[in-house]
Amino acid sequence: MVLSKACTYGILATLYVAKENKEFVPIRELSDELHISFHFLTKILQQLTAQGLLISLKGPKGGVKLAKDPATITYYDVIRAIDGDEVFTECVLGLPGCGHEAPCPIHEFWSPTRDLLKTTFVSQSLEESAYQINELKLRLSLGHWNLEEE
Amino acid sequence: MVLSKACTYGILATLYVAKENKEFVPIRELSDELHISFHFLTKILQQLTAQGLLISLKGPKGGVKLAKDPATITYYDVIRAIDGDEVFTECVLGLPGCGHEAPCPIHEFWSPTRDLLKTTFVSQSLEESAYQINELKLRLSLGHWNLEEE
DNA sequence: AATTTATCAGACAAATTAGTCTGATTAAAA
DNA sequence: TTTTAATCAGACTAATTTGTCTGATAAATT
Ligand code: SF4
Ligand code: SF4
Repeated sequence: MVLSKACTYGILATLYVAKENKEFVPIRELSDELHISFHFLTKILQQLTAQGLLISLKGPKGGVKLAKDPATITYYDVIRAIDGDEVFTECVLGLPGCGHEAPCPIHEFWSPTRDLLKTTFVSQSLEESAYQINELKLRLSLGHWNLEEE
Repeated sequence: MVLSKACTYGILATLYVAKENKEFVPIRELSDELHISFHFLTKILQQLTAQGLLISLKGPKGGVKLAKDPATITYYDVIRAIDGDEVFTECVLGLPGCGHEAPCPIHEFWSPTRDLLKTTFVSQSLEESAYQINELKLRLSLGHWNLEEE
């Protein structure tokens, strides 16, 4: 598993917020639509607000919204806020004291892949995905396809 | 974390066995040299023998050895034997019922990366790494560099 | 001001992963 | 044939991640 569950939930939620493009989406709406546990999602989003990616408001009409223009927020930003950047920096073999001075046998063929992993997430903004979701009606939900209404 | 700890330990151990190139390396030697818990490593290697990647022998002069020519064993084989192939097939967002018919907004930019991830591990054999370890004296151990003897 | 609706804070529980331990089994060597 | 050195099998513990719950707090509406 590349990303933790908390992290994927965080991405799904920020994508939803980005595509809705309205002020303060309540977490309840997010958890309902995305089929994610409300309380768990709440904790995750609290991390994102603490990291400055989201702004939250209590009370009626409250919820969360993006702190910045979605065009300036990348997947990498969200991932780093929740999982840290270990995925993009650590050795796939978890060897300590890694570096070019004392490379492990994996380094040579792993580091290009690791770099692409980072590039992939750095180069995609929430806005781009949000646009695609709206235009192409792409799905954005856990919960099984076709099993429920709609 | 891309690979589980069990998986990275399994890779380290098979690399060690491949580079030693002698009959039946005892697990104790592996756990000592690689600084991995003996009992934990034992369980992991049992999986690998069950999957047919290793052959084991009990008793004195016993241990494990590769079941095939290391040139024909890839990282992918070891990973699949321990972690399964979910890393290479699953969605990074863990959405269910994935596929080209109902792609999620991640698919388009994630799938090339996921493919490289697979290609990376498929295209590297244990023999190649073992060769590099021996020739370039690359390190292959948890346990901190320079802190202990040698 | 009171009520309602939302996040926030943090304790708690469940599930998964990581790691430990003991004894049984097998094979080589003495 | 006895001892010794190894894996095998499986129960057990610890740590981490995931998920649940309750109450406090804040803002908007009435
Ligand atoms: S040298 Fe490369 S592959 Fe090896 S531990 Fe460091 S980052 Fe990882
Ligand atoms: S369409 Fe692609 S990115 Fe989306 S869930 Fe399936 S594999 Fe994952």
